[in-house]
Amino acid sequence: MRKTGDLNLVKEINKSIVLDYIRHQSPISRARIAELAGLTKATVSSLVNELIGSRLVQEIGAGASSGGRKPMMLLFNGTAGYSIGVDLGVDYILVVLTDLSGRIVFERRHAHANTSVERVIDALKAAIREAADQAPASAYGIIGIGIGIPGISDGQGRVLFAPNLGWENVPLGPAIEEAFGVPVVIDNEANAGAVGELQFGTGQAADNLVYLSIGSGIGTGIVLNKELYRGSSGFSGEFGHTSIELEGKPCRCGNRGCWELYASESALLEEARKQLEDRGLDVGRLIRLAEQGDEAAIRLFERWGFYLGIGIVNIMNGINPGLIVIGGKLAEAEQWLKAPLLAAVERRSMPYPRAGMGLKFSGLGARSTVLGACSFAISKFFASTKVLVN
Amino acid sequence: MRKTGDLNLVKEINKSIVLDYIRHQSPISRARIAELAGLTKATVSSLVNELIGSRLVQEIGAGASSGGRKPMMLLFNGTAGYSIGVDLGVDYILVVLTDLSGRIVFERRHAHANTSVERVIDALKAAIREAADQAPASAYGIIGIGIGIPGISDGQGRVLFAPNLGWENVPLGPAIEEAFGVPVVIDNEANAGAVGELQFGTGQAADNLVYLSIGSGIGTGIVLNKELYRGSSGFSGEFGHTSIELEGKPCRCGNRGCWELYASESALLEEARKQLEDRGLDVGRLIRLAEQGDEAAIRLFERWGFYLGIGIVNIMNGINPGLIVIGGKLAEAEQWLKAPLLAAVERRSMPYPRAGMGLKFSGLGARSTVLGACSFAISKFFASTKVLVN
DNA sequence: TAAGTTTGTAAATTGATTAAACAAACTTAG
DNA sequence: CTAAGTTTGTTTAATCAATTTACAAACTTA
Repeated sequence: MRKTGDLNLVKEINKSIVLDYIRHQSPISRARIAELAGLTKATVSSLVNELIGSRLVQEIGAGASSGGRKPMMLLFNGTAGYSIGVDLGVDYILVVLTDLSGRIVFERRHAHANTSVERVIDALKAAIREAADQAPASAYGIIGIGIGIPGISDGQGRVLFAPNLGWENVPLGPAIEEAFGVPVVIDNEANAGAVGELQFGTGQAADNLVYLSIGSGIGTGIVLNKELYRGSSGFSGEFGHTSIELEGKPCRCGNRGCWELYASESALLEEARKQLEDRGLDVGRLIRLAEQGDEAAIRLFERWGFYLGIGIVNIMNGINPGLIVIGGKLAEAEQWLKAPLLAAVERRSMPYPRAGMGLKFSGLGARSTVLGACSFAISKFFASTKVLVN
Repeated sequence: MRKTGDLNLVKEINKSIVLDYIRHQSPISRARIAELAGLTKATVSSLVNELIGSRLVQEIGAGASSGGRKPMMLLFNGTAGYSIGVDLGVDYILVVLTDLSGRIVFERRHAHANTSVERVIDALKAAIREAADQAPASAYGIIGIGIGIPGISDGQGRVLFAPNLGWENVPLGPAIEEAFGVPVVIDNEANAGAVGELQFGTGQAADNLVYLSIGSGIGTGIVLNKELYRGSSGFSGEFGHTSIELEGKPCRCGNRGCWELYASESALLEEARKQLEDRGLDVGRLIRLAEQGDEAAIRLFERWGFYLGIGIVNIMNGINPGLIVIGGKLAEAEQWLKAPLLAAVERRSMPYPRAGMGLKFSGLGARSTVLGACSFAISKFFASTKVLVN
């Protein structure tokens, strides 16, 4: 049964248009919204007044006149509610509390040992509880919780498969939902990162973007037409497991020559530890070596940039997103990676689509995923007609 | 200025829901539509009567009763208008005339020499004129023309770049539009093929599909959420130019080891001609050799299937469409390709997403592109509110 | 000070959906 | 063969969000 049209739908559409203008172009007046949106002043006035009634919008006083009555300026009331975002890593839990504008109010990173599913869920609950307790009093309170996981989930909050956690078929969403009594959204960590960059980071102007989460593997989050693309089986896309070497190294996924075997952080470190004969080497140390002018370290970054470039060209040619955002710990090494990466891309991509393409390092750094998780919760809050109808 | 909600929008939405039921589930009664769509009987009745008024729907008499008054069955009137689809190849022009249901009424394949842009456009006009003259009298006449081209176009009907035709910046759409006075849609041949399969072929049940057009190169058309994905610069995606061999053969696109250098028809023929020492060899001949049990020919197909499989696994892992449709001349070789292809896919893909994936050879064969082109024209006709409002 | 602008609200109108009622057409149980 | 119940499709009145038109208030500018 497809969604049919009725007066409620009309109002919902228009109210969300009006709210979007106030969210993204504030301070703004009723008259200006009417002009921009193509609605009449009367309609906008009525909808704005309802939004004020539901505490999502505030009047902040008169603005400058342009030759007539002064406009009453409107502001989105970000503090009408709070959202909790969680980035569940293999050995850490990063939690933030944000208001409805995505402004971070509280942030905490916990270590976790991943001894059992129950322990992790308990740790998650404690971390979420701590964040929730920091939320100031507000009209709607905690409106939802978003969680980014290193694995895949179905649409109902169940973690289907998270190899690096050793999880299979864990009903994480329902567990958290039951504990806190608010809607919970679970999605892949790279998907969350992509949405984080779209809403609050480097990708705010983009329609289509691919977010690369580079760590022990390479995860990809794909946003098309401003919407997260989740793929047909919830398994939205893993460019990390596309082969760039026909008969390359075998990968645990069954394929050979997967991109992440060459361009992930783990791949870099493995090679670096071998070459530099240092078994405890990490990326920070490698960066310091490069800064000191160590030739071998610099060559390693150059090689890594090259491998990254290969896969990025494949993504550019394959789905031509307007923007590719490189995220994760990698952003720290931007200085050493950028030049060889751009060189590889330049050398191997077609001039035409490249011209319209952006390639940027994440501005949100390690926060892309948590902020994306918050955005899931906030979007769900606004989508649940609760606020927008009546 | 975003599209706002008003009464027209509501009606447009509901009318198109009703029309879709009649198009895809006919014969169907008003009462049944109301039940399925979640609209009231009164609303459906009113909308259906307007659709009958605009000649898009017909009553075909009473159906079987289920214990009450007999329902009046409704049928989509496919012959209320006709659409022309064109597949412009490097050396041929394939034209079809279809009714609004996509039923082919007339079809003709012409050869063309590609001596100059003007000559080709003249040949196109003549071919279209011939098809248009075959259209029976109807309520709306020729409602539009769709053209699939071996290149990329902007949204305004301009051919930006078609290397194999030697075209750059040709205003094909406006030229045809001026000559025939109906809307013209131009898009890439693989994009058209993808839409053809979605609307009339193997992909009718799919939400997401990738269509592979395998010829001298490999073109890909991507459909996501039932909509053609056009990419950020109109350059919607060319998986043919993703590298599957890091330091493989150089490609004219600037990259190395592009998939189409291994898995295109040209790549097969090049290798086959070398191995079999037959410079005039074509695919038909190779198939016949394989049918006669020629070991070398069979091995060539096996190798080709393997290369195809590599790229298909990359697409599966990269964007996880629900369905991949293999199209073009290739379908003829299905018998020899299928086994090695499936073996490669089976061996190298992850069990989880593979389970939900379909991999099929085109049912429309060489007609995917023309029918997709027709579908462009038909969709544009229905989208132009002309029919749906008032 | 008067004229013109701009903002935001109010009142009347429009039009599509819905809910409720109903007539017509049909099946089925007795 | 009749009466009761079902199903279909239309009619009528009510609802409600947007629009159109009008207008008062607040402001700038000549």
